[in-house]
Amino acid sequence: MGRRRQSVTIKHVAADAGVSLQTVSRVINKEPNVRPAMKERVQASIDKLGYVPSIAAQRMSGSRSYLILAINDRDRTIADWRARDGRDWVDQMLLGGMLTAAERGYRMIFELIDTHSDHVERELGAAIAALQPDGVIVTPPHSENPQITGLLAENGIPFARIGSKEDGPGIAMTMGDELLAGKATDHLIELGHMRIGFIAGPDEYSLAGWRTDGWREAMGNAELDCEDLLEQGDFGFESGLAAAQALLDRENPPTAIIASSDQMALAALDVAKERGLHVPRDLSIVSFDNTPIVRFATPSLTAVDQPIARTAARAVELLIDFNKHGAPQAPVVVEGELIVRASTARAPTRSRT
Amino acid sequence: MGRRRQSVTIKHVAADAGVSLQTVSRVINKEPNVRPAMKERVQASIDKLGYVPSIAAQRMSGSRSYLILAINDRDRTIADWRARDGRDWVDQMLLGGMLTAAERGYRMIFELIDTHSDHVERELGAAIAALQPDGVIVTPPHSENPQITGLLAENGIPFARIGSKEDGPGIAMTMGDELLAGKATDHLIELGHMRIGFIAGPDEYSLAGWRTDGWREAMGNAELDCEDLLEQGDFGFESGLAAAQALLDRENPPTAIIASSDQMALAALDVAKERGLHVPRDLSIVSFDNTPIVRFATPSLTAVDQPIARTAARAVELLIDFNKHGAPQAPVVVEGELIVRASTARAPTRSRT
DNA sequence: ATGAAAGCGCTAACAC
DNA sequence: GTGTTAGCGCTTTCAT
Repeated sequence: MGRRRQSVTIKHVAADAGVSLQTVSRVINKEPNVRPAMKERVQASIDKLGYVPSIAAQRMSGSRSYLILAINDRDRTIADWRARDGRDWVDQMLLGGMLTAAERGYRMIFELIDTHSDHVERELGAAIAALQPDGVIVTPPHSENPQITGLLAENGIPFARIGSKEDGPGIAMTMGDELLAGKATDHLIELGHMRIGFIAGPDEYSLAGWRTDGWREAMGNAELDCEDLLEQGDFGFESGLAAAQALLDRENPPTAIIASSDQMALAALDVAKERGLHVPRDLSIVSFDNTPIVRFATPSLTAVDQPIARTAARAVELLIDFNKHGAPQAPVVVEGELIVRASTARAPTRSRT
Repeated sequence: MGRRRQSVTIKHVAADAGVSLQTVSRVINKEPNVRPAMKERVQASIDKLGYVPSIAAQRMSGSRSYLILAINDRDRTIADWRARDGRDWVDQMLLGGMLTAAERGYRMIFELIDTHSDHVERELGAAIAALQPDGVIVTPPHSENPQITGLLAENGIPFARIGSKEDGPGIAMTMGDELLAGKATDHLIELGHMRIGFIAGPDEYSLAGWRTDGWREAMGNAELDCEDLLEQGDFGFESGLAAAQALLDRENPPTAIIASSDQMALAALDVAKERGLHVPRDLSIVSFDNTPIVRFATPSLTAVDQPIARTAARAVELLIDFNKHGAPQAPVVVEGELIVRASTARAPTRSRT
């Protein structure tokens, strides 16, 4: 193995084209002040020799690293991965971001950081120092962790905060949670439901709150009461079970339930079945996230799709263009959509007391 | 943004510890010939300053890049990603490889390469030149593409060929397909099945052949006939439909079917249902791959699990240790297992003619 | 519009 | 054992 050096470097190209290194560098970086003829000659040599610049060398001399770093919460990501229940957040984020990055000559690196650890700064700091990424994408709950956003800001690294709309450094991005929760609620209202229960997510996630807000607002617009119709979970299956039980144990139970995560919706479905309630005849269910499994549930779940891939792609673009355009003024919204499947139907005509 | 230089470099550490750069370098790289006292002093400075070496600079000076490149087939990966049907190959490979790499101070980068393109060399060559990875993991069908393995070998880059057991450069790795197909077959034989159909995968994949071999051998060992019991698909759902139809149209149809992919098994399940055959009472089904959806099918499918994460992890280790230990002599087998679920049962007592 | 020189952060090779 | 020197491939100055 030994020293594996670059086989064809900028020097070879320069020699082949009979120009200086600088000129080649200028052509590579599409800089102005190169005569078209010269440019062509150099490009010909590049193609002929199959030259590709080394990103290590580029980074070394103070230019870009052409690396975008995407970080996710360590524990959650590993738990999802082990569970193997088809959650495809990582896939969607990776592919969405990667393909867009590739189009622009960038690469995306995926990394896990522990939110709760006291070593956040160490871990993230190490990744930054080692990789020197040109941009970082952070997802919940990292995107609202001031320790993380602060470190990034300090280091002057452009970053996108997915699932965060606060002011401050970094590009704030959301998937329109509030609006989507409203759409889901409206969908049920149109089907004649008046008692629409909502299973909220945990407070640590702002987006959980936005979803609840969207439901509340849509209910208000339709002059429907939210009283007794809200329960809170932690996005996980178990918590969904408890929340659904509580909702259906009410004196005047809901005829429809919106859960702020797929797992909680699946739990609600189980609870309904257990109680002999037919979905969607007796109870309609809408879920949030739209991970693959909800399509394979029986009945398949009407769900709010989170456009993770599109969001990651957009984040990559914004990050790459950051130097030119700077950060957008307002939070960037990459809007998801409501996908109607078989778990929602007209409200039952009379109450099942 | 401007020139974002490393905030704390080896120089700072050297100055702080009052030693030469080289000594610091030696400590970082755990080289011998550093007195314990010295080592401690330097390490203290490193910790104090929060120093982390820049991989770009390390790579520049001819040492390792600490990057492992994992490449997959472009079209297939994108198709899977778009389909969103819960296939988690990318997830499993990425996380499995990444976590192991991280333990050793390495990073894994995921990349897609087009197999069928004439530009394989260009694409892969570019990735190699830009990234200078210390190792590459290739998966089927790349792992059996001589253009790819040849290029890697030429460049002297250690690589692992997953799903390939031919001799030649690179580390050959399999998940024990033949043996696993045998296990699946034995499982059915133990349940009293004598007519066990097999839906093979496409010839382009050697592992498809190994699976067929394993079935054939197990059948032979039990002195069962394979005649009329083999159909071929392309791993996809549609092809599974056709194959299952053909198998069940036989004069003396099988009482069990093993499909060499989940999608084909799911297709067989659909065909069975359509014909009013109860699974597993009338027909047992075993699938290969064990992607998340098969657990959620009704009934949940007995499946051969492919340990992709473990394989990727092992590949990373072998690659990192390649310089020390070289390539293993024989193909490395990271064996999967048969996961028995609800789609297999005792053979029906009398034939359904 | 092009070229020459300096240096990025680090390690290999060689001194001592 | 430890320090010194040179140089990796590239992009910055700054000349011309």
